[in-house]
Formats: sequence, C-alpha cells, structure tokens
Amino acid sequence: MDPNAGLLPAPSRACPQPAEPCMEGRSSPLPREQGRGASFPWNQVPNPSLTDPDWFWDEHIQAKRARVETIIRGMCLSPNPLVLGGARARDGPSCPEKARERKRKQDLPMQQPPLKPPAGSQGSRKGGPRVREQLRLLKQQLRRLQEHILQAEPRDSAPGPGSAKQRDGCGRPGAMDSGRHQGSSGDLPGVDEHKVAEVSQQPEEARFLPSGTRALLEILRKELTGAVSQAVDSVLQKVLLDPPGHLTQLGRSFQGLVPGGRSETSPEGGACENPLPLAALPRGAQPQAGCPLGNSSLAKPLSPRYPVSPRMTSKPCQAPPTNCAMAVPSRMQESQILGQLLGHGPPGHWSGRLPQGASSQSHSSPESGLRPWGAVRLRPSVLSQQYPVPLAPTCLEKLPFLPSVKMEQGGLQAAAEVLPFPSVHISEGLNPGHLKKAKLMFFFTRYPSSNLLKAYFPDVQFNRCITSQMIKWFSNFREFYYIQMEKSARQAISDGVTNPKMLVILRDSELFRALNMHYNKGNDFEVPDCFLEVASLTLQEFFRAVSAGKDSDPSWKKPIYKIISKLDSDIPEIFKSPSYPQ
DNA sequence: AGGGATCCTG
DNA sequence: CAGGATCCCT
Repeated sequence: MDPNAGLLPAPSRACPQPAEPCMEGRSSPLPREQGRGASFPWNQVPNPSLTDPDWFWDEHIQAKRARVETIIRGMCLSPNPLVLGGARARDGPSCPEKARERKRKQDLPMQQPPLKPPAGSQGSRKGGPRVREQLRLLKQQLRRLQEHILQAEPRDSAPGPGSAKQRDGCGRPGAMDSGRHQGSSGDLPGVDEHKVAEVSQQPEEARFLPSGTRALLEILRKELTGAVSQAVDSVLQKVLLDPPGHLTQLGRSFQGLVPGGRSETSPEGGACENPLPLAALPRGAQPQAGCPLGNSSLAKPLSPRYPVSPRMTSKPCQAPPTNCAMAVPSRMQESQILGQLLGHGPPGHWSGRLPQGASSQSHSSPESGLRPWGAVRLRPSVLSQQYPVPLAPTCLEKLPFLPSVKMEQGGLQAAAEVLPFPSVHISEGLNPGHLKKAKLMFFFTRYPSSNLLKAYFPDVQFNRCITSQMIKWFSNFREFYYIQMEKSARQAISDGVTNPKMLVILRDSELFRALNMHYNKGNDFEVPDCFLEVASLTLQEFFRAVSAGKDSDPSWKKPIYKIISKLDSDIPEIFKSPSYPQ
C-alpha cells in the first residue's frame, strides 16, 4: 500500500508547541486587563440582592416567616429548613476557581450591570413592605413545595413543566460527561437537600412512573399550581391597591414569564420554522453556495476505511423531544414559574434562542431544515457525488428541534429578579471550563457565529466583551489549525506526495495527535469523524494551493478559509448544557 | 464608521 | 491565548 495513504507524512518534530500549561490551572486571561492599567472602576458593587440587609435581616419579616413556616409545615412535612435561596443560588459554583474568575471579571468594564436585584428592594421600600413580604412568603411556600416534590420523586421526576429535552437518553459524545450535574435521574436518593440544585434535568414524561407515584405527583402538582395561583392572586390584589411603583415593578418582572407577552417564536424565522442547523449539513451545502468541493476527494478515501467509532454513535436515538415544552399549556405561566423554581430544564430552554446566527451563515434552507434525516442524505451528495457515504453518526447526534417555548434573555432576568434561586447560574465571565468547551466545539464548528455561541453557552452572560473574547478564542483555534495544516501540507509536498487524495488524516497520524493535543488535551472527548473529514479536506486544499504555487499570493489562504468556513457541522445538543463537559 | 477575520507579537 | 495592527466588507 502506498505509504502515503493515510499515513499522512507528518513531520516528526511537528508539534511546535510542547506541553502547554495545564488549562485547568491556567487562569483566565482577563487579569491582563488590569495589568494594562485600564482605568476601570474597581468598586464594582456585588449583586445588591446579596447585600441588601433588609432582604435577609428584617426582623419583622423574620417573624412573619416563622409564622408562615408553621403554616406551611402543615401542608408539607418538609423537615429541612431551606437555606435562603438568594445568596446560594446567585453565588453560583462554589469552586474557588470559578469564584476567582467571577471576581476577576468584575474588574472588567461591564457593558451592562449584573443581574438587577428586585427593583423595589431598596428604592420603593417605604411603600410596599407588604408586597415584598407577600412575595417572600410566596417564595418560601414554593420552596417547600419544591422540596416536598423532590422527596416524592424517588427516582424519576414529575412531568416537568417545560422540560422537553432529555439528554440522558442520548449517549454522550464524549466520556467526559460524567453525568454529575446532568440531572442524573438515576440516583436521586430522596431527601438529600444538596441534590436540589442538581436536579436540573428530568424526563419529560411521567408515563414510566408507577401509577401510584404518578398520582401523587399529580396531586402535588395541583397543590403547587393552586398555591401559586392563590398566592399570586393575593399578591396582585394587594399590589393593585398599592402605589403604582410596585405595580410597574411587578409587571416588569412578570413580563418575561408570560408567554403571551412575547411571542414564542419570532415572527419570521421563529424557532419552529427555523430549527437547529441540520445535522451535519455543512454550512453552505446548498448547491448555490458554489461549493468548490466537487474536486475534493473528501469522501472517497475516508468512509470505507474509517468506520465510525462505536463509542460515539449512540446518538440519533433520543426520543423525539416534545416540541413545545409546557406540559400544562393552559397554565403556561404557572408552569414556567414552577419550572424555574424546581430547577427543571437546562437554561437553554429558557434563554436558548435558536442559533439564528448559525443559520445566518449558510444552512438556512428551509426545505432542508425540517427533516433532520433528510439532511443525512444530503451531505454526501454535496461533498461528493460519487461516494454517497453515509454520514458519520458522530455528526448526527443532535436533534434539530428545541422546545419552542422560549424566553428572551430579559425574561430570564426578570424571572431571576422575582425568584431568588434561578436554576441557572449566569456567569459573567469565561472560565477554563468554557474554554475547554469551546475547544471541543471547534471540532464541529470552526466559524461559530456569536448567536451560536450564545446558544451553546447559556450560562454565560454575554456582552460585547465576552462575545469578542469567545470569538477571539475561535480565531486562535483556527490559527493553530491552519498553521498545522499548512505545515503538514508542505511536509507532504517535500515528502514527494503528488496526489492530494492521499492526504487523509487518521487518528494515529501525527497531525491528528497535534490537533487532538491542542483542542482535546485530556483526550477525554472522542474527536468526531466529521472533524477528520474537514481536516483532511483542509489539508488537501493547502496541498493543492502550495503545489500550485499559489502561496506566492499574499492572500492565497483566503479561498481555503472560505471553503472551510462552509464545512461547519452542527454541534451536538449536549453542548447546550451549561455544565456540559463537566 | 463598525464589525469581523487574519496576521503578528508577546 | 490576548492585544494590537491591518485588511476587508458593509
């Protein structure tokens, strides 16, 4: 066999960057900002909701609370007094590393202030202690009910209001997903209060529950929604009699919770019409894209020789997710509130607008956008008419639909204002975990749009700074990628390779090792085959260009960039989990 | 002018 | 990996 084939003549001393500093240990680049002496306000005030002493220490409130607790105890025999959610929830990850990141981030100029505290917590206090009190009582009630429900769910969870996506049914793309924090529904041990925060996932259906449990859950849910309705009514009644300040405040806060307030899908190109980018359909796969891949040899040598690794092929499996997340549509508002309270569903459901940016690149073709499996057949025909190889399953592992109930970011914030313990910990900065995730995402997308990034980092509070930082990450990723490609292509040429089709990147090639080391240092993620295909194609394009002497043109790489930019694959849904590569 | 991408540098 | 410079596109 041709020694070149598959072997990819890789320079033995290829790897120019030896051991990089451990990513986990590496701190965020942000402190540089300080070093540069940027004159940013240092006296960033922490989230006022954490510091407002009235909120926690008002003795009067405390007394009231004690009384209400007694009452509530009658409803549910929850033994554990809950921690006050506000501080805990907002505090986010407790790991010191993240805390450092967050602290650092505060030194940056923030385009927008952090999550606002309840607007009335300070300014309008004089007029409405009663209202606040009511809200507090309501929250406490709900908390207890939540706890109660969790206790009542020995293994599975109640049919969640709003949880339409389940991810455990789908094999994970990588081994790194240990399942912790993924709502491991399998081992909910009952009354562990620490689990409360972890139960962020649940199956969307209760139909697998024993009927007794189901009945119990049903009752509990009714109790919950009833209590909520009652409490809300009473609060609203009071509010309506109160000065207008509170009314507007509450109105604003609830705006995001009422689905009617904002249409579920944008008028044009809403979620349901514009589903996720198609599985593995390369951007620009439409014929009109003028994709110069006709002469590419992508599919030919690859598919027969490198069957997909079984480790990562479990995906297409997911039970079809309910498109609309709400289990009780007639009570959307309550359900959404409860969904938040119960910590159900990943934040992506709530803040996760569909990556319109992804479709804005190229794959927005509506006809191809509706049938995920249709796209499976599409791709090979695009890449190579001759070799309609089936798509590597690793590229298919996402379902193109999301629950259509969405909240604007503002809605989420509004909810966070009302509810002291949002299920999402919005990070104001990027941490090493985000970087790692971004690197893994690079296997699927080399040119992510900012909207796509927003969709896949639902736990990041995006602002201009964060967005450009993340975009810059990918720019750096690309830089390294293209450098490796060019280097290997030149090496192949000097090694006497004449046929670019011989250049196929295998998992045991030097080039692959270099790439894997860079983007997947721990090797705990199995690189998808689609990435190998794209990388092979990139290599071949570089090879052709260099062999043709095009590299004398200062902008000779541009056409290559253009080609590669159209070959982004869809990113598996699992990446939308804020805690994904935990 | 502004945003995005690359190139270059540290 | 980040910052700055530069180019390109709109």
